[in-house]
This record gives sequence, C-alpha cells and structure tokens, in this order.
Amino acid sequence: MIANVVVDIPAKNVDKIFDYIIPQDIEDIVKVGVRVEVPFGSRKIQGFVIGISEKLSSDIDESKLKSLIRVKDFKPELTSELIKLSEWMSNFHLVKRISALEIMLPSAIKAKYQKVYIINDPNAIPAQYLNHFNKEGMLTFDQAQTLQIVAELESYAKTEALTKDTIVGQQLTRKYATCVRIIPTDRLDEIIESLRTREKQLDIINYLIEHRHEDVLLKTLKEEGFSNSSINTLVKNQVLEKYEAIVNRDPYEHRIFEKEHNKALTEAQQEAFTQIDEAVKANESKTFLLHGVTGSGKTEVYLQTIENVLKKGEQAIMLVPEIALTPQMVNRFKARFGDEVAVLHSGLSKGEKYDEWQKIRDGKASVSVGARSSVFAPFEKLGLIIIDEEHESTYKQEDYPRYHAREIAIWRSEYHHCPVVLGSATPSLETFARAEKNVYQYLGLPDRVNQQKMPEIELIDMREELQEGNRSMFSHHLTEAIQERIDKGEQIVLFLNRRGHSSFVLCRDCGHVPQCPNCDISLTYHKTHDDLKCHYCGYSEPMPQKCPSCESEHIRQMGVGTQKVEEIIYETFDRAKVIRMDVDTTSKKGAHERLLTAFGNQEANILLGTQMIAKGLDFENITLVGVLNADTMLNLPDFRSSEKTFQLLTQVAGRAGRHKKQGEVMIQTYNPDHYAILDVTKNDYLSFYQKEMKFRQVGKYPPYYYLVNLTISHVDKRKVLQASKHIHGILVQHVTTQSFILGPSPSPLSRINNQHRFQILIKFKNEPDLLTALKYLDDYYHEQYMKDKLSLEIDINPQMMM
DNA sequence: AGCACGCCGACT
DNA sequence: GTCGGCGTGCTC
Repeated sequence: MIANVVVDIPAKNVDKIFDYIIPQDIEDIVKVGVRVEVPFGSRKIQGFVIGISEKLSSDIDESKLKSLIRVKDFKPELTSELIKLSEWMSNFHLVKRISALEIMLPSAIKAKYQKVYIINDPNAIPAQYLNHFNKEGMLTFDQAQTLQIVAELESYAKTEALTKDTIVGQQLTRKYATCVRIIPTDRLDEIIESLRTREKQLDIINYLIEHRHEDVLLKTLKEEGFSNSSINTLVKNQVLEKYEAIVNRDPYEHRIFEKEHNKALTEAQQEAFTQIDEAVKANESKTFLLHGVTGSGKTEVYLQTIENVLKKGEQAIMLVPEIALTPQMVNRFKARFGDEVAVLHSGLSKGEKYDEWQKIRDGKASVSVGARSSVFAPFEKLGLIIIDEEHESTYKQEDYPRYHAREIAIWRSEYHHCPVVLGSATPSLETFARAEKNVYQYLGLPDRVNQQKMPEIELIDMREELQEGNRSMFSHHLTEAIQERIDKGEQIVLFLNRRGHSSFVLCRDCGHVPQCPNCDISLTYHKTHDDLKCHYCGYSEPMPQKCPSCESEHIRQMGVGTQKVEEIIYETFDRAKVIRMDVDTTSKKGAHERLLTAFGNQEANILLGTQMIAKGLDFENITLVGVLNADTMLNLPDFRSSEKTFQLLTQVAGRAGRHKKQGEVMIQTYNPDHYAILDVTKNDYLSFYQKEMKFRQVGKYPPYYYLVNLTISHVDKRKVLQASKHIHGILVQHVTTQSFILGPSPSPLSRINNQHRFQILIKFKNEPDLLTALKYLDDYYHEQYMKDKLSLEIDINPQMMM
C-alpha cells in the first residue's frame, strides 16, 4: 500500500504530495490523519498521511519510492474532514497545505528536529569524547557545539565510528505530579491489623484502597485532610510509596461550578431557539444571524440549543473573540455542561491547550469554547457551530496562514449538515446584507430580558468644552456624573479608546516628532521603561530630555494613556478607587480575572480600561459608563472605521444598567454629528446600516464588492515600484472591465523594518479567473522572494489594509 | 527548509 | 593539490 504524505516543510517547492510505501508490519496502524516519520532526500522528517491508496498518486518512477520509517500516532491527529478542509483552505487563501494542516493542531505536537551523533564503534573513539555521550550512545549536535568538539566528531563520523542522525520529536511537555500508592504486597491484611490503633494511617490506607484504580495525587490526599506526617510515616515504614505520574492538566480544576439550570426564555428567545433547534434536528446546513441587542440573552439561546445538540449525541463549537473569553463566560458553560466542555484560548500554556484539544479528539468533551482557531476542533459529529460577536475582526487571521473563522465554520457546516449561528448586537455589514437577501436566516432579539430599558446615551460635544476653556479629559457633565455615582456608592466604567491612538512625543517649540528609523511611523512613549518604542519593528530608544532637532526642553508626550488618566482621576475625585485594565495590568496569567473579581466585589468604584472592558462585563452596580474619546478610530484610513466605531461604542454602552438600576452612558466626542456616533445614541442599528451601505456602494466596498489586497515590499523602493507595475499589468490582463484595480500606491504603513511597501487593491464582484492569476503571481513572486527577498502578500477578503 | 553536488578562487 | 566559499537543484 501507498501512503500519500504532506511533508513538514513550509516551502513552495515541496508543497505537494509525496508517496511512500507502507511497510507491511505497520499497515494496520497507518491511517489517514496520522503523523509519520519519512526519509526525505538525505534526511528524516515528519509528515501527515492525507490518503492511502493502492496505486501511485503521481507519475513518478516507482523505483524512487521509499518506505515510511515509523508511525507517530496510534490515533489519527486529524480527521479526514479536516484533511479535506485543509485542501480547500490552501486553494482559497493561497496557503501551503502543510501550513493549513498545522494551524488545525495545537502547537504542542509540532515536530522538533534534533541532530545527533550516535556511537557505532566505541573502541574507535577516545574516552574523553565518549563520556559526553548519553546512555543510548547519543550526543546532540547542539551539545557538541557548546563542547567545541564538532570538528573531532566529524572526523570520526567520516571513519564510520560515529553516525549522524536526526531525532524527530515533539515539543510536548508532559506534566508530572507526585502520587501515592500502596506498595504491592500479599500482607496487606497484616499491615492493616498492625495499624489498628493508628486511626489516621488506617484512614489513608482505606482511602487508597478505595481509589486503587487511579493515580492518587499527594496534593489530593492533603486536601482530603490527611496530614503530611502520617503519610510520611507510612512511606518510611514501606507501606506506601511516592511516584511520579503523568497527569492531565485541568486549568479549571480548582473551580467549583454550581450547576446552572435553564432559564425561561422570552418570546423572542423562544422563537430563535425553535428555529435553530429545528435546523439542528433536520441536519440542515443553514446559517442564522442572531441579531440581539446587548443584554438580550443571546447566550441563553446558545446554551439551550447546545443542550439539544448534545442530547442528539452530537457536538458543538462555540467561538468567542479572545478578549470576550472571560472566566465569566467560561464559567457559564462549565456550569451548564460540566466536564463536557473543553476551553481553548491563548491564556493556556502549550501543554494545557494540548490537553484540552485531546479531550475533544478523544471524545471526552462535546462542547468546545474558544477563540478563532478552535473553529478547527476535531469533532466527528458536529451538530452546531456558534460564532458569538460575529462582527469581530479577530475572527480573521491577518498573518499567514490567513483564514476567516466564519468561512471555515460555514464550510464545516456544509460537511456535517449542521447549522451555524452568527450572533451579534452589531452584525458586520457583510452578514447583515446576506440576512437581508435571505442567504442567512434572520433571527432578532430586539429587547433586553426582564424588560430592562436600554441605557440613556448622552453625547458630549468636546469642541464646546474646549471653547469654554476646559482642556481636560473630562467634560463638566461627566465629572459631575462621576462624582454623583461615587457619592451614591455606585460603580462607573470609563473607556479609553486606544485603537488608532498612540501617545507620541512632540516638541512644543519646533514640532519635531521622533520617528522610527526603520519604519515610517512615529514612536510611542512607554512609561514603564521611560522609553520610545516602535510597535512594528520593536525598535526602542530612551526618552530624550532635549529635542533632538532644536535642543528645546519642551519636548513631551501627547495623547493620553490609561496611566495618565488614572492619575487625573485621583487628582479630581476624592474617594475614587480605580482599577485599571490595559495590556500592562492584565499581561500576567489570571490578572484579568483577578481585577474583574475585585471590581465585582466593590473593591473599587471606577473601572478604567481599553477595548478589553468592552465585552462580557456584567455587574449589577454599574450605572454609569463614560467614553472618554469616542472618535480616535473614526479617522483611520480604513473603509470600516465607521463600522468599527459604531460597534465598539454600542458594546461599551451596553455595559450600563443591565440589572435593576437604570444605567446612563456618556460619550465624549469631537464629531457629535457623525452618523456612526449619532446612531449609537439612538440604539438604531438599522439606520446606521442603511447609511453605511450607501457609503459602501458609492465607494465600491464590501458587501457590494469583494476585495483582494496585494502588498509588495522590498528594501529597495525602485524594485517595489517595478514589481508593482508588473503585477498590475498581469492583473489587468486577467480581470474583466467590471472590476477595479487600484494602485499601486504606498501602503498606509509605507515602510516597516526598512521594507518599502506598496499595495494594489482589487475590487470585484465576479472574476472566475482571478484566483488562477493570483496563484500564478504567488508562485512567480515566491521565486523572486527566494532570489531577491522581494515579497508579495496576497490577502483575500482583507479585514484591515494597513 | 536543508542538504549534496559542483564550480571556482585562495592558500599551505 | 586541497580546503571551503556559495549558487543550483532536488527531495516520493
């Protein structure tokens, strides 16, 4: 039999299928989806079996065939569905097959290669070298280098006293824990008899007998109330022994989840539930848009539909944007479905991720809750995929390999004949437009549960404040409102919009702004190290005391960061107690959760934060939400800037008054007449949608047109221009007059890391030959990249075009 | 990607 | 003569 193998080398020239003979003795174990070790040229590498056949898949000379070396998995790591999906993905997004496969697996099982020397003839090698080798007679190349004996070993390798080999391992780190067990003996009864008076010790023995079929952790014993001393006595008397066992990490092991029961559904929720449930029951691959205002109880609909999927013996995927994957959210799923839930997010260690992923693969979990990449969860009988906050741009992977979780979800739904639910309070225009055309089925939840009113939203015109001489971050009105809440013992959320806004440094005298020497962008001030950093290439320099251009001392930072705002709050409000949430304060593991819990426990009255507080936050006592700067995003050079602004402000406003107390929202802005901001105050998605659609139609943007963005970059600007013209020329030949090719023009980020960047944007409705042309360009410029580092990046359906 | 192979200049 | 620099091409 022949195995069709995709090799673990992300390079264009080996991005194809290689055939290998399956040795007879492992024919039963080699299945589609397993990882194998194969000879490849003169070396040894890992690959994925993506097919098994009797005949060759290509027309190469049969004598060239080699055999598989060994199989790395008992159980396939990938289902045949995911292998098929990787084929589609690599075609649609022009990514290498191996990259598509790799993104589907947890990084812990990625192959690790180590070059080693192996002793062949110990007698031919002097002892001084010999004792560096391990028990198996191996020494890694790396070690040999640090010992500086490579040259010597190489000479022995030539005489064949040593051989060279590659060890194909994996990065998997297993977690060990100390466990305790009874030393096997036939005299157990005697021992128990002799311990009759030592109650504590007897209890331990009984406990261990009861749990004799599992590894009992030392930690568990202590938690059960057994003392260290009595355990140690038993160990000393050789009744018990301690040993190390591999344990599965459960990141949530210390939490106790109160079983939560279904809540009664409102009429609208019930209607949505019924529609989705019918599609689940009928195995229909149908896409729903669940459009529900903030606080309308979308999650409860998700939970109840998932419950029915599980009853049917099928599995469900729930996707959540990374920043909304809060403990609150996870706890709700754990409370409803207990151990059936696997959670996948970036906060977990590699090993923890692998364990959670394995629970899915081995059928121990039936629900996965996770960020973008968990859309590839290896379920066998998928019954439902939910994408919450469907409009979030984090669902698109912007760097290679590019993909959009929404399109992957829809592909999988067609394969499994199951529905997809896209949930949002502010759907992306693409999605809403499809719902309008009945491509997706629309389900609306127009009201909040328990008849809570939507919060009152007030716009504060910061231009007026300026005219009145108030140059601070806080308008008079917001200042009063904050003081009022502090007096009443209520809580406040203050939102500082950081996206599209950086605290750059400016010389007041000559206007000089320090720039990154490698990129065309101004440097950002970081208080923690008192230095200036570039966000794109990592360059940093100390904060200058004098202006480097005019020697003036009036050089200081502009724009306000969360730290600065915190200081201002303490200066302005007497009894303010602030919890600040931004990248700095939440980078440590568990910090996010700890801060939120503290706020929930009323340890502070003001929560100040960036985008990360816009979601999920749900506390009774919040009665005021203030947005300090609504418009920093509005002026970004991106056709989606209005949409993003509307979505973000709606999310933030939704944090107020979700419970008994009525909430109030204040938005400070310099653009109070802009529809993206005005329609937020009216809670009017439809009005915003209609205005924005007109703008998109005129500008020939999605959802009216599809986009492909090509970015060409190189250190030499002339080469970029030359290549751009060449690419433009080819595109023009392959595209009809119905489409538009814009550029080449400098990218919004025209230079990163000394690479000059130009872009070409294609706007089209229907171009059957475009993909072929793009594939040709991708191949051609891949070669150019190898020769000359001239790079072409092709982004299909870009989310951002920076 | 990474390795062998081959061609060329430099140097014991 | 031999060592080692890197350009080229191949991997079932």
